[in-house]
Amino acid sequence: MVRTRIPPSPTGQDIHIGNLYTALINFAVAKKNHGKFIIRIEDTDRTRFQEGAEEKILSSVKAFGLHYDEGPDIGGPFAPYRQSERLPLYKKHAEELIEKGAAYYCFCTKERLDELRQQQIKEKKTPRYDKHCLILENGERTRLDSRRRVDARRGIENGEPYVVRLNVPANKTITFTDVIRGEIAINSNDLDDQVLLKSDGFPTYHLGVVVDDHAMEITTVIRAEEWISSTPKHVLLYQAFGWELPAFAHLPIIRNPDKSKLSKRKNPVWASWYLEQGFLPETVLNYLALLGWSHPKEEEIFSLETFIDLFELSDVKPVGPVFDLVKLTWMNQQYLQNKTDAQLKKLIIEFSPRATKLSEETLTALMPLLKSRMQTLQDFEAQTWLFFTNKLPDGTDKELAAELLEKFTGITDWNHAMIFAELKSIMLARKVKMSVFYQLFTGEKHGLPLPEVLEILGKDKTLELLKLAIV
RNA sequence: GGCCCCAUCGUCUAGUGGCCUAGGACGGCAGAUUCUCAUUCUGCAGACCGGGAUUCGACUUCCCGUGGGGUCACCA
Repeated sequence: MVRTRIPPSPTGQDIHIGNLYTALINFAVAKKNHGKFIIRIEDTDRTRFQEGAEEKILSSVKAFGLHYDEGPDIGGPFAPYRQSERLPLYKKHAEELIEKGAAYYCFCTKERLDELRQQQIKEKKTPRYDKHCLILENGERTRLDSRRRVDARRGIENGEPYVVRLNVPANKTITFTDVIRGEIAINSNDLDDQVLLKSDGFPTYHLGVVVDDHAMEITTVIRAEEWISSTPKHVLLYQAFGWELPAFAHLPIIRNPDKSKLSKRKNPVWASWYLEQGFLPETVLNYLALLGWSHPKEEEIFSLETFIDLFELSDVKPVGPVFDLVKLTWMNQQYLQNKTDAQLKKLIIEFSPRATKLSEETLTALMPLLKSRMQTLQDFEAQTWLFFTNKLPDGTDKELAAELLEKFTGITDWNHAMIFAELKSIMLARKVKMSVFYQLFTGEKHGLPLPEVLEILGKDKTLELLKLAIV
């Protein structure tokens, strides 16, 4: 049984679009293999914790249609799915590591650590913990004198703050296979003695993720590329526990146009932002699917089901793609265009409650006009401005308005053909272009087809607007 | 800087030694359709980072550069 997961941290205002991408791939891999997709909240950083973030993340994931099988709000066979509720588990495992000599207690103060780091930076060395507190529980000692070892034991008994660090062995080659990149090897000398358990009793990501992925029987760890460099530490932990390694796949990081990691300074990063802007969830997912992967027949528009069907994790390209809002917009327009009138109407009403101020009939008549002219749902209000106003835009050409009033008054059969005929006659007589009428009615040089719009607006309302514009 | 990952049009990508005169999509430009705009359609411009090696033959394999990215926290 394939089991995948995403471990979001409730530290932002929503799920990051990059994490949504990771979620999509995790979801696809799980579904493709008839497995389970899980959400586990990694709320171990109480200083960055944000109230309400978890709810927001969960609701966003749902809004995009990535239904999870197990999670903090719905439970599951491995509950709880929130790390803050699993603290004893991490402590127990940290102690197990200490017994095995794979980890050790550390009482170093922040001051000493800072000093050490400054010194190393000054010497142009990579900042790294110096194993100052390393004492092996089995009685072996390293370079510590026995007095300090006794102090350490006493410190724990006295309730002094401590952390548990990973005891990285010297000069060992650590290897793991990445589904996307193949074999990756690193020398243990380049690894730091990472803190595993913090002084507040919470685990760091490294301990938490390994313990939980194993406990929750995760088979495939799919996460962003930025985790590659810490994977060897995780491998060390799996080995120390004697656990089987899951499959690893590190997805490319989505980039800003300047190629740096996608950041909120340079790009909209919160998933719900895209929804608020009037992008459809399926558009966003479709667009994301095309980052690092392509349809076998080079198709651009396809459903989530198709994606799941065709997707192969090993086909993902390891190159970090730039997020292109322009292409996303084009894609959204395609999706909107492919909707039926009824579907589009429903989407518009959900997005712009204000639309319900218009009659059902008006709304229905507007759909064919709108369909090819909307890039996002947000365009509805701008395009239909005329239907919500009581007065024409400022700077009206009064003379033109008067002429229109006169001609329109004479129309008995109010329909777009008749309306256009009158517009046409004015255009010929005055030697003006269609754009002057758009200017008059909307303040813009162009918009929804005017004759059709006026027909839908109705003769009474049209004449009323013109009259008001003249006085 | 150390370590790790990566490298095809501006962007997303196809390409797994000969099918490549390097294909598609977005965007750009030009044109057709059209009562504005949009849609739709047609066409044009536009890329294999550099150097070696392997091979009869490299976009495709290997090495070295160069460039970009990631990571070096009691954050994830």
